[in-house]
Amino acid sequence: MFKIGEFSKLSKVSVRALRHYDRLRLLEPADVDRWTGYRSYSASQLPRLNRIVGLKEMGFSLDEVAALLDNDLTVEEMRGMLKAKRAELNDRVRDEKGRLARVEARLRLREQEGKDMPEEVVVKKVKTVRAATLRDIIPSYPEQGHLWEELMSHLKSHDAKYTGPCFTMYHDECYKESDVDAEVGQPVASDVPETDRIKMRDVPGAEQMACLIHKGPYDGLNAAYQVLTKWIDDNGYRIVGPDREVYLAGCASTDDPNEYVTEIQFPVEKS
Amino acid sequence: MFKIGEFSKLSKVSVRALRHYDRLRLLEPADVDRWTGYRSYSASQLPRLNRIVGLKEMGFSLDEVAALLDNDLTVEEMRGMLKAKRAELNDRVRDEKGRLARVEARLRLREQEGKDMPEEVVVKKVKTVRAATLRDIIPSYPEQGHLWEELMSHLKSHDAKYTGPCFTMYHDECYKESDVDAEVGQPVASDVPETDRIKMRDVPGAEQMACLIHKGPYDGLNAAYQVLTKWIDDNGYRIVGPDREVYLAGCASTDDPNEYVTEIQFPVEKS
DNA sequence: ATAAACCCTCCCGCAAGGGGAGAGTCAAGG
DNA sequence: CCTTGACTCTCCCCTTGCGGGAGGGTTTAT
Repeated sequence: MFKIGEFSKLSKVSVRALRHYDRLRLLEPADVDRWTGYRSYSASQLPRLNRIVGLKEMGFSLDEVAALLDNDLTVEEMRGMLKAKRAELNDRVRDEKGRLARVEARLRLREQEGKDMPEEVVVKKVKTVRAATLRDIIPSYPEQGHLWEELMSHLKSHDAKYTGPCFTMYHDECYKESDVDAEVGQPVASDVPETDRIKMRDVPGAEQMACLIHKGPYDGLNAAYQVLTKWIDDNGYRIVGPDREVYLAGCASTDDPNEYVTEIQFPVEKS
Repeated sequence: MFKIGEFSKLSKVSVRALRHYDRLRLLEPADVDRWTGYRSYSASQLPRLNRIVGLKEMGFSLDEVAALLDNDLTVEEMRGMLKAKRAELNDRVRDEKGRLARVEARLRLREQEGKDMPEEVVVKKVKTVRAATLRDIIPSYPEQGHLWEELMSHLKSHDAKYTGPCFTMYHDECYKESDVDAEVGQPVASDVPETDRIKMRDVPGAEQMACLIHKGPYDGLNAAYQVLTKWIDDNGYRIVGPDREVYLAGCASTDDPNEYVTEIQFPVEKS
């Protein structure tokens, strides 16, 4: 029989951890002195403790370890838990590798460009949204003002309530200098009457949307697009649908173009 | 200006997280109503929030994110933090892969053997220890009784205090059926006089010692050795020195050989 | 006017122990 | 016999990044 300190030295498990396992009823001392509360462990408890340590190092939580040790489960259940843990560990490895890829992409970008790059890409989920939209071919990207006027005057005349920022989707498969297939939209609380040009529709969301916020006048958007598409490539994603610009702060909320805030969104998947 | 709920929807960051970042002074609202305490965020705060999210997804803690955002550090410092994080992530990937390897080795073992295998291998650090030892060539593994008698009678006659369990080291490079080079030892509190056969020495520890506890009579040790050496191989380790048996509970503490507890230790390195 | 939907500030919980306070125990040396 | 130092005990707070909920105020739409 060993005192807790001796047992700790034998097993290389800290005294605190041993007391912790005692409280969790994971490894209770062979004997506890009624008067002093001193714990006594026997050498024959070392196998159990080693099992605990081994399972813990495989990534099992103490709760799982308790389940594995106490409920005498069948070989099949054991296999099941091992396989589940394997799947979990595979996921974790993938996640860590993803983080690593992000850090490395950032380092590479820093070496190539040498500049500070205050812009950040995030991948997030975007929900489907009900919006009034107007789709048309426009001569070039910046020339969408008349579409907005047409859409907004229609909405205003029907007293629509906005439920989110307005946006433009670009439906062309690839970059075009002219004859751009653009769709401007404004999420609304309830449907407004349609016209031959303005339609109500559910603009589909995406599980993974790579997003980049751009602050400043719209002539800086081109650079932002390049940063974002390069990021998507560098981080092992692939564009799987039409992109959109979301006007988080535009001419409706500020007069100073330097204060414009626009988010570029590309639906992506890991490739 | 957006209320916290709207800002949460725009950024896909939970209201609770936003409040959390506020308290950590990581992202304070553009304005807080003096009377109601309501937070107001502006669209131009989205880039900062996105930077927070992006850095967090690279694995930085919120403290580190704060450091990266607020102390306007030089490009060199930035590179340094990125490289440090890369190293950390590499370590984590390695660790997770190690866990995965353990789980898979266990699954494989389960399929091959089909039995329950209550024995657990752990890798731990073992310290150098001052001990009285006696080294000799013995005819076979089990025949070390006379060495123990010689050593123990010497120690007893000098009234030595034991500071740990006794052990045997096996110095042969490989397995031998006969003429085994064995060294029996007992850690003591202070040196005892040496003889021509009994010496005081520092028995070296090891950073990584693969250990397996065996409970029961000594004739079961062979099977334990096989389990342990197979584990060492399966988990990508390599034996780098002489192994030892540590007698945690032997004939001195119990009369029943079924209660004997012995630990087999092999110094190893990752290969 | 009132109900639904937001918003606020505490406070507790999580995993696996670490750190430390305050107090009791044990073994050896003088 | 007494003291001293090394152990041991329990209890409580701390860590990360929020989530859940209580209890109460505000806005907004009907």
